[in-house]
Amino acid sequence: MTVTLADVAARARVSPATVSRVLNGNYPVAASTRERVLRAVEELDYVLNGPASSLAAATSDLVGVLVNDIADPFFGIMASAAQSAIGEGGSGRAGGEKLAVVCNTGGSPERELTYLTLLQRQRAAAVILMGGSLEDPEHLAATAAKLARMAEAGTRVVLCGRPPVPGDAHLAALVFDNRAGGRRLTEHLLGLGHARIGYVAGPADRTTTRHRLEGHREALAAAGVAEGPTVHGSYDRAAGHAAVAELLAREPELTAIVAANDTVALGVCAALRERGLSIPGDVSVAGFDDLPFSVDAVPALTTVHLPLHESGVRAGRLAMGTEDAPPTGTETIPGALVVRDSTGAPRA
Amino acid sequence: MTVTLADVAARARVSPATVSRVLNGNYPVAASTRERVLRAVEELDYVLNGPASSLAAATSDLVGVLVNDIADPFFGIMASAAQSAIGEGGSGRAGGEKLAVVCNTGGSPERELTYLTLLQRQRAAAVILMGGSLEDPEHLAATAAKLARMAEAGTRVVLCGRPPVPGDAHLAALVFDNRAGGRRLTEHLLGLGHARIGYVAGPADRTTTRHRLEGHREALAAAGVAEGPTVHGSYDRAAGHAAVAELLAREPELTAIVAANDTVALGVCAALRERGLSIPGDVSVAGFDDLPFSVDAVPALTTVHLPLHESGVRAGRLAMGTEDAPPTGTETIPGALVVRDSTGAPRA
DNA sequence: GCGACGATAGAAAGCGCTTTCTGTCGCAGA
DNA sequence: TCTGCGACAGAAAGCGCTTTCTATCGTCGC
Repeated sequence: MTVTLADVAARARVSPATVSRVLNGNYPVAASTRERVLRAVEELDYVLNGPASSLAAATSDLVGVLVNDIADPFFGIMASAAQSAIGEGGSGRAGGEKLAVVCNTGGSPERELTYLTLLQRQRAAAVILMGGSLEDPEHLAATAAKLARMAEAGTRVVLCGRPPVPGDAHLAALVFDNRAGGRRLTEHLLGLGHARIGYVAGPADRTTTRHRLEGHREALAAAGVAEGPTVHGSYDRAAGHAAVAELLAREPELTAIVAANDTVALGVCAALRERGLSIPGDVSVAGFDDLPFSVDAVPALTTVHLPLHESGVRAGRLAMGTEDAPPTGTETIPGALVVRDSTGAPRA
Repeated sequence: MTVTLADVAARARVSPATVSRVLNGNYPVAASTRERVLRAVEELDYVLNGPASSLAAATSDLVGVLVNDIADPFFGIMASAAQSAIGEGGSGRAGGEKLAVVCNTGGSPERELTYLTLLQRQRAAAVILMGGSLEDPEHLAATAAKLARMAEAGTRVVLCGRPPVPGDAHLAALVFDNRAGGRRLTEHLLGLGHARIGYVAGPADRTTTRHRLEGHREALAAAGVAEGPTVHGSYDRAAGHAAVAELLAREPELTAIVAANDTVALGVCAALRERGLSIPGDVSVAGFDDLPFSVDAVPALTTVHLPLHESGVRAGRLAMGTEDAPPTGTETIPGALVVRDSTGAPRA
């Protein structure tokens, strides 16, 4: 039926062992023999049986990349970068590259766990978890335990944009300094003279949401400015759009709005415009992440630039073992304030 | 070392065969036995060995989703939709769901083939190819041959947003009517009175690019209007931004620009603004796809709406076998013209 | 009360590869 | 000329699961 390694061996008049060695290239094989085998592979159009190979070798070429929302460019960019780093990373076993696969958890803890189990089943070579996680203690513990078990079984685990919890402490982690970014953004607004600042936060109980919000509050506290209204929502445009009405209802004198991220900021801008408010004339708006479209937005978005691509690449390299993990395990990646046109001094 | 099925069997005082049957739930097992086994699984924290399972059963739970650019929401939305349909689709073998994994080809034919081989190695249950392909005859033939072989080996193959080539004729395919969409868009512009229309196309030799462009030309021809300048580039914002200068150089009297897609359109708008041209006052701009950000763009983009989410879901169901393939194999999905603020009548 | 049948469960033969353990052969060194 | 070693290749033992083929047992029909 299907062509097996034994068929190739027969055709090349060598033993299956030799064929395997040629294919995996990790054992000396005479050039002439190698060529004979390769020719047979070619002629028979042989494709290695992955499961059989993984079973015998007790590892696979799979690298899992878990993201919260694949339709969000924030994750798309990081995942894409990681995937290219993994591909470039040279050959895995079986003469091939690693198969980087991205799994969309939709931010659901259950799906995250399901995917981890599936990857564990497949004896994945590595797994990268991207993006903040839910801060539910039970979930965190379950995930940490599973990751620990996978790591123990030889799977390399990398966190990217996700802070390690105590149980994860030994894993390689790249974390964005969301708190400092949030602080800087608000300081910028404060510096312009804003004193009534609304905040559209992401889903409560998410690490990213909390850190950004904390940074915001730190800046406010340091400046002795009272906190404005805050509303929580998802990380999409609709959330930003919907939040404006509530923010304005709670604080009609608002002169600035900080959004959970750039996508949310876009929704905020749209809602503001619908109400006839100009940006930044009437209300300044700031985002976070600096996604590709942010520079083209009208007005161009003031935001915090995160090196998404670079981080994704590094995560990929860490997963491949091409790059050493940061000494302490965790590395904090700073964001850079990017001031554009969507923020300005409040009207006197 | 690791817990195996035999360990579970020993603990539950049954044979390995019974444990397997409990886990796969496709054979009658007495309730009491089943429960004993399940308890042992629980206590031992057993995780099925995927490769071993796939090897013995000759199939796996993997479903591959190939996309051209994972960082592009166009693909993100479809992939996400497909993935959820696949997840919802109930249990695969081994009491688990299918593992939908998305693979980023970056539009490269080589990587596409590499991923297909890897998926073939893994004996994937299904594979979905999303997005247009390169129109290189050699590549097309190689891909078609590989897909045919995979289909023959039991892998379900689905095309989504990608026209089947002769060799693919038997595969289930969902294809967007890019030609009609392109035609309608240009008809809209023509109807407004535009007669000098520039076109920013995607990469040449891509099916999507060609079909959209052909639709554009059809409309022009039908109206007896001369074709304006066309420039080719990638499907990103930078391409749109860069194209404007050339378009304007070749036809200074331009009153409208059609972009390859919404992302490109955004770049076009930005470049136009930088030159002090107003939209649609000086130049009308139209996109394609209707991505989420398009409605928030300023001005809101006139575009062709493609049911990305719905198509992704259907592709997922086709891959799961939950939904029947269209009778002829290929189904054409129409796009809907959405007129917003970025197009208007040209200045007299 | 006997043979038969349905419901369960076990035995065992692989699935297709990797890899350790053994050779075999040719040649350098003594 | 003989020993020893390096280079290469084969034999064979699994890897951990699925599944067919069998065996057992309680029960039902007559």
